[in-house]
Amino acid sequence: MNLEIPRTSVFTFQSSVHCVHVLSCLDEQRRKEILCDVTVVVENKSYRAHRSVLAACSDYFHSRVSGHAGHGLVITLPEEVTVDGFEPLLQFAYTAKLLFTKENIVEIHNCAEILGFQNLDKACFDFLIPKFVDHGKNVARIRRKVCCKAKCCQRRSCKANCRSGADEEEREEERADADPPSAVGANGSDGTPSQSSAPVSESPEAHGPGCPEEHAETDYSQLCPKYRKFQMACGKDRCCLEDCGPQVAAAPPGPSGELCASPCVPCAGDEDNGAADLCGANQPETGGVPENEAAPLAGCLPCTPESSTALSFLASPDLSSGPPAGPSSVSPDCCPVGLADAAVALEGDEVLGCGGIDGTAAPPPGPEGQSALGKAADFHWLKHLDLTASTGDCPFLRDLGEEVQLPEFEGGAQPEKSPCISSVNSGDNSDSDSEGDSESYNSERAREMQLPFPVEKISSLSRNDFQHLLRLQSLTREQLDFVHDVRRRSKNRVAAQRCRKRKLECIVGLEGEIHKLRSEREKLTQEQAQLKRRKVETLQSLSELCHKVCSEATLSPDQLEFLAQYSSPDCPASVLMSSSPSSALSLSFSLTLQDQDPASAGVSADTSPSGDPSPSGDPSPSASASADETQTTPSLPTPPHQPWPRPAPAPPLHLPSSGPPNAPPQTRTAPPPSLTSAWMRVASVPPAKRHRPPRPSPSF
DNA sequence: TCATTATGTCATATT
DNA sequence: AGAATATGACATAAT
Repeated sequence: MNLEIPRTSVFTFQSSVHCVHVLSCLDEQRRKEILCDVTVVVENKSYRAHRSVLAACSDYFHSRVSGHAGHGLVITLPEEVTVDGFEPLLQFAYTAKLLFTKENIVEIHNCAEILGFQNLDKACFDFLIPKFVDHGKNVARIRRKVCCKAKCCQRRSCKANCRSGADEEEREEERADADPPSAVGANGSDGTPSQSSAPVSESPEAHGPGCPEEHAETDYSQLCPKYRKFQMACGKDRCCLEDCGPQVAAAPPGPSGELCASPCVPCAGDEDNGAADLCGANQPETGGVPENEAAPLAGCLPCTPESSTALSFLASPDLSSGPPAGPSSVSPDCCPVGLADAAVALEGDEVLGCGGIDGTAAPPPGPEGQSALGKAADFHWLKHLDLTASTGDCPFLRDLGEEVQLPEFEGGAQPEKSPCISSVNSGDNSDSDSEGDSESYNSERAREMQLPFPVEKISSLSRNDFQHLLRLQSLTREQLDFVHDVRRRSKNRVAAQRCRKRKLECIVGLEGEIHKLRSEREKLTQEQAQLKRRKVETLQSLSELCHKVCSEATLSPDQLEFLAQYSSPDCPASVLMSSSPSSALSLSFSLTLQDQDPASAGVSADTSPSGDPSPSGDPSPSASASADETQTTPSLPTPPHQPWPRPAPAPPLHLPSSGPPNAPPQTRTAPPPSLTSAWMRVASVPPAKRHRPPRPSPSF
């Protein structure tokens, strides 16, 4: 079990999906420096952030920002705090994820201590540090655990998944035969992992994108090349759920661990909920995976393209909410405590083995290794933590609902069934009974047929081994049929389990996608509404401005004409002159002016566009785009010898064809009456005489 | 008693 | 061509 420690690990400290989502949004704002109200200076670098977020996570920041108002707060951190240590913490504050490496974990820890990241300190470092520093290799066991979708897990899936790893189980069984019964009993019942149990989590897993927090890509297609339909339906990213496993599979309550003790759990990765990963206690049940189990495990390693692993804890909500309550901010009845305890327990008592800290498990190349850790199974190690809080007190456990039942017994002396098929749930023998019946039926049949080898080998052996076995044994036709039938059904059973698991994951992934898209839609809708509001406001102000100009100016027709010559197509006056009918701007003017002079409504007149070369003012559709452009980039060129405000040209006026080159060739067919009247009031110039100076108008 | 769920098995297609 | 695998469909048992 010399698995390497993941180069980079992620400690996910989440209180809920929603929380993480909020944090994610905050982090985005931080990166964009939106609403940032504090600047943190570390060494020679500065970081913009939100004081409330920092204060919520750090005692230090809480004390520093308290009593400070305004947005100009600059906090210079002590020199002991380094960039290397601070950046991950800052990221953690915003994402609840702590990205660390073996190299910088200590630095992060130091900074966390200085800055008073209590939650992190208690729930993470207390057990991570020792793992890295003293038992580095054990850290490798830290595996990502799955998100809070534990509820999605189906209790019974564990059994299925456990059985899905029948091959390994059966191998284990074989080994178990050689192992002292006590070993099996001890591990199996109390979920006490042995050293060798570590394997379970030793393979670092990639975090599938399916997980909100994790985005490591998993090329599912490589893992399951044949799984194309779901790939099509779910998409690559979703398929990664396989890895991050909001796993569907949940172990039934009780010492189900035994069945899940598959050494490939790491790969199976499936499941993993909650602290489950943390525990891994289930693995060991088989009395520890013998060293020779390393092979299958090693086979699973490739499943983890990325070296990062994550530890996910259901944490106290205070992470993102209020300021820390100090060292004791982690209330005793909150998960963190339990987790901290768990960490300690894991560290101090190898039996609890962290091997279970698994989570992401990419489907192994040959999915055989898949085994699911059920929710309850995953947590039954908690029993050993001697938590003062009951499951009802701990949100962490409470969330699991009644599905989570700590094992009733420690000894877990399994019934007559073989370890492989022993009941996962002491309280539910029905399933095991049926399965046991099936198994026993096969065994019985095998006996009747005088099969020269254990029936378990039929499905547990690899293809080559199996064929080799058949070659060595001269079986009768009947025996061969039986053997192949058993093997086929066994394989198909496992395949069906995988298939269903993927289906569920696909569903979960699609649900996540839906949620994501809905959020996106909501965001865009809000953005759209905001833009519309701003547009209206801009039009309003522009309208008011033009109206003011029109009403205050008392210019002669000559002056108007003169002004028109120098009016920019972008300026409000020009817009008025063009009086584009279809433009929102014109409509806005119309509304504004109409309100002021209702009587003038209906006094319509064809208004030639500002750039209309035709004196007759041939109607032409106006380009709303130009109007939009006008409103967004209004320019008010000051004509020589004529101060602003200048009167806008009257709608009926027909400007000369020598319009501005860049003036849109818009001719309104139905100019806003109010605008027209207003325009005429201000500039009573015969339409035919309105001329616009030659202007560069590409729209011509 | 009925609906739902979980699981195993078979048939078939695909790799 | 045969084995392994994926998956739809169905049956069965449990809830």
